[in-house]
Amino acid sequence: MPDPVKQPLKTRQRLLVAASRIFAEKGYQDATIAEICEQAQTNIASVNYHFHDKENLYLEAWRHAFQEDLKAHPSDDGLAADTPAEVRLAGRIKSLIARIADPDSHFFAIVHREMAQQTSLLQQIMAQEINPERQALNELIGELLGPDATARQIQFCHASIVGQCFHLLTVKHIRFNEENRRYVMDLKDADAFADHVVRFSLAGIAALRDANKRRPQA
Amino acid sequence: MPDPVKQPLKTRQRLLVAASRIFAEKGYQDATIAEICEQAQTNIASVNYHFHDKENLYLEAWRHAFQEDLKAHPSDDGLAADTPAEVRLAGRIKSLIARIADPDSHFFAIVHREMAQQTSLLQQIMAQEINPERQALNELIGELLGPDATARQIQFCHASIVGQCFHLLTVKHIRFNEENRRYVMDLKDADAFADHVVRFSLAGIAALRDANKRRPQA
DNA sequence: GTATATTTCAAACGACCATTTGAAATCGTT
DNA sequence: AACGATTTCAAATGGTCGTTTGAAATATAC
Repeated sequence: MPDPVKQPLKTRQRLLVAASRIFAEKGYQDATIAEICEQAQTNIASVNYHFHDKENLYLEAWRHAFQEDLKAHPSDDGLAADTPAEVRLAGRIKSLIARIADPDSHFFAIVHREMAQQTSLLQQIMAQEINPERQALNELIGELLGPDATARQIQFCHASIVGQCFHLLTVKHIRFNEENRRYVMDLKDADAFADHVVRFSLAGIAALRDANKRRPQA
Repeated sequence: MPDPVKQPLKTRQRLLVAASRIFAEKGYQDATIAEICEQAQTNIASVNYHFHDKENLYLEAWRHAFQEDLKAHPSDDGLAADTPAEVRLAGRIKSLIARIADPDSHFFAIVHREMAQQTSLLQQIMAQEINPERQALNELIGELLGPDATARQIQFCHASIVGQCFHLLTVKHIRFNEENRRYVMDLKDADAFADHVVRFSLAGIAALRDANKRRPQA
């Protein structure tokens, strides 16, 4: 029996790692099996052997990324129920941003790409996987908005928060240079940005709640 | 001389229209020349004849979309300088969201896709084209944040606002169905959402400004 | 140690698609 | 009407890339 310690990683595993990285980087079409296999240091035929075809490798890589990301950045569901809603919202936002900003986390990069696609390979699965998180966030928002909140207000606030977080994905790769100044949203800034999003969003929600109180059913 | 009225649209023009639509829908790789030409009701060779190759057609279609979108939704730069900053910000946000939400506006759909790409065909041109808008928005934000605002605060608020707006792009195509309820951000809601983004963002900015006043150079 | 199953690999295959070609059709001008 | 220029088109070409194949290598079991 070969020493399982000496062998760094099984081929199947190496393929998953390489695939999730490259699919996140280039998208389904632009990523070539040749490139993935080169990164994984294996032959192109191994994709067929271990995953049947490219599409299946894509799905498995996406699942793999989902699990790895959660392992690296567990969502802070462990908070006591009596924790103030503001704190719980902050926890959720920070966890989300951590998973988005970490260059080694690929799940949301793939999700982001898929969401832009009209006909997406992952759409049904994605909805199932992400809905619980969405639901929880919506309940928190409803709690913060108060009893007069309408469903649409909750929906809009959700979009506001998630939109801010996801924007990191698009901004990660971009470098604007105006004259000699550079606009760089560095990844080290992710934490600071998360704090900002928390404050910004809590203020936005509070304003809506106050307006509701002044004239309910707005 | 043929009656230019009877002839609906020149081939070159039809190609631009079809291309910007399909490129926005599927991205550069997934869009095939065959499909574009079918939509434009012309032969595939006409792409070579009118645009040399696919990449050039892509660039021209993108430019075309930019102009068309601005024609349909002029950015409200015409506001008097003494208009309150809040109103000017609202104008900018609404114009941006209109261009993003309109299903016949394709410029930002293409931009969005390109931003997600690590190595992008449009990156340099895009920066030039978009920087002015970014600059103007940043100045408005700085004005609203007050004299104690740091560059980073402005940067973060910019990201918050643009992030909210761009989120519409990803949400346009998505249909979540939990049980039998559907989560649909309909395009008719775009206006309402724009109003929401304005209120939400003004509240966020105001909160930061007040905090700065309380303890400057935070 | 031998046999069976699993995994790897180089090479070939085939589909898809951007691009080219050269001829036909159409247009613009005189 | 006739000529040259522009535009269209069907078909061919060539490259990329996902997939397959069958044999070699390696691991596993007896």
